[in-house]
Amino acid sequence: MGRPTIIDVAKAAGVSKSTVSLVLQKSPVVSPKTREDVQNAMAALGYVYNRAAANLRSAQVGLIGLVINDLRNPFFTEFATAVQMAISDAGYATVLANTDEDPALQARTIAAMIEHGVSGFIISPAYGDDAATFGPLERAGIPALQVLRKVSARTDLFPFAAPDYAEGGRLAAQHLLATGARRIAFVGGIAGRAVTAERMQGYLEVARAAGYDPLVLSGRPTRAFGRECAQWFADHPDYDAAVCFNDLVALGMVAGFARQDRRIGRDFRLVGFDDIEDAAQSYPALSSVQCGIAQFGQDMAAALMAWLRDGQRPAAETRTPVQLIRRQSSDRAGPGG
Amino acid sequence: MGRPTIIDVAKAAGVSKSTVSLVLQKSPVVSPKTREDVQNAMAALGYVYNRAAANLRSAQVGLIGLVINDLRNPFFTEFATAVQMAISDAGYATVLANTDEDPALQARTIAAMIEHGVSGFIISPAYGDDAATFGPLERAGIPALQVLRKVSARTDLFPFAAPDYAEGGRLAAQHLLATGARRIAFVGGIAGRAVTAERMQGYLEVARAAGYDPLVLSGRPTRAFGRECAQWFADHPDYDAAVCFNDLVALGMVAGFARQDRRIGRDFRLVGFDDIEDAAQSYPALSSVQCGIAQFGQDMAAALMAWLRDGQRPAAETRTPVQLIRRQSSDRAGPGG
DNA sequence: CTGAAAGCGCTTACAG
DNA sequence: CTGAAAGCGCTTACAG
Repeated sequence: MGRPTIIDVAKAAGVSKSTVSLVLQKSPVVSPKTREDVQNAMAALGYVYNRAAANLRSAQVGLIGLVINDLRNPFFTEFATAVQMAISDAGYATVLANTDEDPALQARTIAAMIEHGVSGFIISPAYGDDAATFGPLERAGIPALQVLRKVSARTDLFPFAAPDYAEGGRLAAQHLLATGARRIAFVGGIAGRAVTAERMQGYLEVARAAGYDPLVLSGRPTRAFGRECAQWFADHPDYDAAVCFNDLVALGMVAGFARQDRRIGRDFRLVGFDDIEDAAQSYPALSSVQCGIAQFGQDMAAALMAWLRDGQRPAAETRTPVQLIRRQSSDRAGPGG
Repeated sequence: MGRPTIIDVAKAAGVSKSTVSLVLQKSPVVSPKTREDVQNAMAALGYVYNRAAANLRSAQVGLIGLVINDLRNPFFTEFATAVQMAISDAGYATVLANTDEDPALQARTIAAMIEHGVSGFIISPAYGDDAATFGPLERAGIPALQVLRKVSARTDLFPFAAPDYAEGGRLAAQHLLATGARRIAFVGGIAGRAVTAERMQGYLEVARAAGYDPLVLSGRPTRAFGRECAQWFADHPDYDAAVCFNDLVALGMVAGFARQDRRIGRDFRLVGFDDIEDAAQSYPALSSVQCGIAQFGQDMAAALMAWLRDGQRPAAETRTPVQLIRRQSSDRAGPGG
């Protein structure tokens, strides 16, 4: 006969289904005795609340969609877990999905969430076909934040927030210059993407001001790419420093340099980006641009909650401050110094 | 007036709501002209399908709950993404949640998913109060797999599957012995947990057979703990090898050793566990016990699908094969050799 | 091929 | 404090 319903519970407890519903909602209006009878009946029957049915009548589902382009990257993992916890504290449930940088999968995922009645979205989008993703969101009129990457230009509809990448890149490049680097490269990041451009921008300014042509090694934001690049630098000793697109690339370079004679920190200075947990744990410890990603996640959750509850749509574009964390990898004295 | 419903669409298209429903279900019975009228009306009104309402009548929700104890650990991240993709290919949607090793959060998360009508679960559980988590699952009668960790003893209800950790530990310890290690330690893993015991077991056998007391440095499965332990080994040069609880600990040790005179691979041999992506990228590259976690994730997804669709409950306990991957960290010749 | 009616499991006024 | 009725947005037989 399938799962028991409130009608079954009502029969077993000898009350009406309205009364069962009131017990379910913890209404103070039900007498303790009745409440207990109903609860016993529910336990005896193995009653399971059907939230979909309840929501049908009473609007709000209390579900937030959290859609992430690459959950295997620790930067995004940390962001996602921070958001999820903040949302949980606010009394909402999170539906988390990884789109693996696939815009088609992202569009399918979001369409499914919309149909399931998700109340709001926080999206770190994959690059690619944005109409397939943001079109349905616009039509459904569901509040959605795009974070970390701006893919839809309609920030009036989909407010955008991200750390101030450009400032981070500037801090990194200037720091390397100040500690005596003569020739700096920029390593990693897919060419043509906004995030890459922003993180690179400060470096380009510094290189131009120093009077040499910038050198950019574009590539995937992975350890593997960083390792490859370390090999390249072995053959180009005129470079003595690099700003990396992210910490994964930088950590790959650390691993790659470990097999060469040149030592990171002493002979070659390196700054990463994101300040993921591993940055402080590597040897030499990696200097990095800290984006305060956990705090950023909490802020995004709070912003979406305010939008949902009080109708306060966030500003079209928000940039949050970043900070350079200096560690051994960019320290003239080098490891142990 | 809130979101348009099929009634609004029906009015706009000049048909009955049944016809709209048939169009929604792509029924071949509707004439092309009518279908087009209805679709135009839906587009004009910005109609959004309400899946919750549909499911109310027609049972299956097509949602799988994927509940993970620590999504920040790359081993679990890789597992989760593999499962999610396999489930997506099977035409189901995944609801992914991170419980951050908190059994209370896990219980709340799963209860919420049950109420939302999730059809089945794959759970890598947090240690702790299992009644709060598995009680509601049992009452609801929803198929649920526990994977990677056995927390509920009721494997008849909640089939358990994991890589053969004990065999992996044995392979690692025997490999170190065979390559000439004289005194081996076991590093990392919380004491008292089943996974720790299993991964340690082979090591204990080898140590006993070699005639020395086993040395176990228990601790959190993190890079930070591995780094600490590297310091300890600096003061205890009689040890020349270690099996680590997982790759994070081992990579922490690699970083810790990098600042000492002793070299991993040459003076000290190291084997990790899980073979996460970073293992191959570190320097020296890390030997590790490969659990084939992506394949394992696909298998778990397939097992749950078979259970849901054909009622085939998996065996109470499944162990999947593991494999030792030999790299520089346990190679006598050492890095570069 | 299309329409009128009942029902999915709840909640929500409204009586009593 | 409790019950009878209507309704949430769909699907599902069943007529026509």
